[in-house]
Amino acid sequence: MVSFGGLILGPGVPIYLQIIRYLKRAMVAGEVRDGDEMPSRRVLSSLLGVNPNTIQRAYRLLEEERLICSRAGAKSYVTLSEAQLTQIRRQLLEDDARTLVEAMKQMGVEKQEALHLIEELW
Amino acid sequence: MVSFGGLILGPGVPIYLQIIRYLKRAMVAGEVRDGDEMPSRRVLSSLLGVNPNTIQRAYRLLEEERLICSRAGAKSYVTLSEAQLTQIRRQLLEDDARTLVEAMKQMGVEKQEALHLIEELW
DNA sequence: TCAACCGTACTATAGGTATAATACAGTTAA
DNA sequence: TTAACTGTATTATACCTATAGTACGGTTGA
Repeated sequence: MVSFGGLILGPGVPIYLQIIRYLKRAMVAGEVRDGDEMPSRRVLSSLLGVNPNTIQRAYRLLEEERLICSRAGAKSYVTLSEAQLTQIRRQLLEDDARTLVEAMKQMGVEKQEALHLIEELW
Repeated sequence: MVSFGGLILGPGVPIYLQIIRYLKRAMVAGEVRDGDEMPSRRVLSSLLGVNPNTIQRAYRLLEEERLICSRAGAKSYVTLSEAQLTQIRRQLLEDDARTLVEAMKQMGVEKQEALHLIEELW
């Protein structure tokens, strides 16, 4: 069963996108694998303290990305191929790194200082 | 006159927050200094292609942070002390770096790989 | 069988963001 | 002086996000 115990919702980003992002990162980390069962909409909404409709929205988008599979009445489960995993990992890593690099460059921070900052913050 | 020529608006983040973030980063970069004139609400709204009310919202928040000063009828200008600049720089750098570190850790990426990723993306 | 789940769908409400269209008074420079 | 520009305020509309409540039928296991 996929666990969302480590997900802490924050402000600024839509909840349904935070759920999707959390699941994808867990996939990249190897904590979520192909075939894993997803918690039901109602269970996860209760666990996170958000509306079931919000969970449904996240699940619907994940379904459209072919990352989970749902059928009426039965539990949903993860459908994750190696190709999908590779693509997700590459995209998430590159997006996060690129965001930081752009921010640092806009602020005129030198590469060396940026690397040192990350190193000591790790 | 403060220039917003390098600001490209993107999706996902409220426009008024993107404007504030851009100005703060330009301050950290030394491109915006204390006493600099701000473009008028109407001029900037035309330049960025957004509603004047959206610009006003950004300016009002900047005014509340004491980063700009406005009086009815006259142009607005930047009010930036050294203490403010130091605090802004520290906060922006730490927030950006912390965001990346948290993301990488959630994905199980090693520090060495993260640093190498940023280095080659620079 | 059948009760307890499950996914799915729908309407209604509320707040935040952004736009559109005005309006008014203060400042500034020709 | 006065025309042009400035900051500021208001009302209305629209979309997105999130909540609340309800409902229907399919799946599953005791």
